[in-house]
Amino acid sequence: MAASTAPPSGMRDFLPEDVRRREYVIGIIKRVYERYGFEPLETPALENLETLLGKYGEEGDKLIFKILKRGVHEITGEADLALRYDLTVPLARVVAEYQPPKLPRLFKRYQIQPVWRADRPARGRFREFYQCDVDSLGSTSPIVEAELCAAVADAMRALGFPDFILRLNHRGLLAEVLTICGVPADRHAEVLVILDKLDKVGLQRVSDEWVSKGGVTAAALEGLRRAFEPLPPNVDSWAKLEQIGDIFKKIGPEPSSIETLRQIRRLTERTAAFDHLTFDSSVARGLGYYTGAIMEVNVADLAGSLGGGGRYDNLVGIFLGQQIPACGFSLGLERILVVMTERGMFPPSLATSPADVMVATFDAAGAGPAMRLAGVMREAGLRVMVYPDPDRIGKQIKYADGRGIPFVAILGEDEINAGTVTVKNLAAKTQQTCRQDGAAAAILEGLSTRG
RNA sequence: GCGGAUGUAGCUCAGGGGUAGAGCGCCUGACUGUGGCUCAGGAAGUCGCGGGUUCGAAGCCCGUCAUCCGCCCCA
Repeated sequence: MAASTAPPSGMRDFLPEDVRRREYVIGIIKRVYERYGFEPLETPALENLETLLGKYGEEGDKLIFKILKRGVHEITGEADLALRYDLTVPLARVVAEYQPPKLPRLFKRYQIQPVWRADRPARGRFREFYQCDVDSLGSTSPIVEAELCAAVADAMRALGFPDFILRLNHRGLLAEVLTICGVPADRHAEVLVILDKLDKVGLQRVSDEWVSKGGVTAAALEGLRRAFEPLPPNVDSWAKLEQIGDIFKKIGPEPSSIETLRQIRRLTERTAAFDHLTFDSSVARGLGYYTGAIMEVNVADLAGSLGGGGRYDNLVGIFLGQQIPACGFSLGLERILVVMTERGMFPPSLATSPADVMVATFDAAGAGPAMRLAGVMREAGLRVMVYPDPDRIGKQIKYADGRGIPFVAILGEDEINAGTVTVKNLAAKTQQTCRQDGAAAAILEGLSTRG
């Protein structure tokens, strides 16, 4: 059998049209993050395996792509390197590795790079995919959370999403709720993983799984169902937070996590995030390293989230020995692209033509003048390609038309002798012969009136 | 990891034991300095791969791989 030319399963080639769409989205996100004072960072595709192991929970470890050691270990299967699984753990490593003045005491960075997971591919899920991360390190202030929410909301709006929701919750609050419901601490992780599916499968199935897989007792289940039942449509989610607070106050002090969530909300009041921010007791997040506020961004027409994040105050400490508080958010580029493509959210100006004008010639004698004319038009700001072969002129025009190139500049013997060029407008089916130094202006004029 | 479907020309797909097909695309010409329309012609497939049944397999049987859709998990 001929070797398959398809890329590896779950990975993709990005053809020119794909790249333009991706760069459009990435450009918008970068510009928004820069406006908030985040700085760019890039890290290697590979990390030492030890750096990654144990940071993502039990499931996470299995999904890490491992790289075999060279030499005899290719037979034993021993691995020492791995493809990065996310951008957060490499960030924590970087922050542990470089201290001031190489990195500031308060470090705000964004990072848009691919990550790899040995997952089963599905719609909107790949084995190689881009994340757009933004994180703040060095402060425990809820201003950090509020600013991240604002930046993410700003980015979403700049991309053209009017309808997303930012769901906010707190790992500390979840732990307290589970505890007063009588779920033992060593069961928390399992119960939370099941809870995370609530908006997809509903309370009944979550309850069933809590009992069958989470080992939740009948007594505990009663409390859990009350704490996590979905809100009726027009109930204010923040009233639910107060409700939970009231329950705690009956039996003791209110957990500090509740006040933290209130503060985050208040701090977003004058930001792009406020109208989108809801409290949702069922947001749990799969990753193991979160310690405080957690959040997710969702739209109605995509099961699963467009992105998520939270506070992880202990992760840097694992590498450094000394705690550095941190909080971040990750937008999933692929999922954003899926939804934007389905909704037709890309501007027409992304239309895929490789050039504004193609220079067509008849024979080798035209090559020099064609190159010279192309150069002049490029200096005028046009995107210009020179058709390289002496094909029939009809074939050349057909090529330009097929590629969506709007103008063809024809340089034949007559034009070369007269110092002119025939500029053909393919869409309008018109053409005019003008002086070569006037061609660029004529084309720019034609482009601007095309809309 | 489990269930279901599909693999035939570059693309979309028909054909269900007896010479490998269509539409679109591509190439050539009618039209040797002008694209979309028309007409005439042309190239192109070890029918996913391996084995079996048969005088004969793209088709039937077994295996295998790949892709897609559900379940599960995540960005």
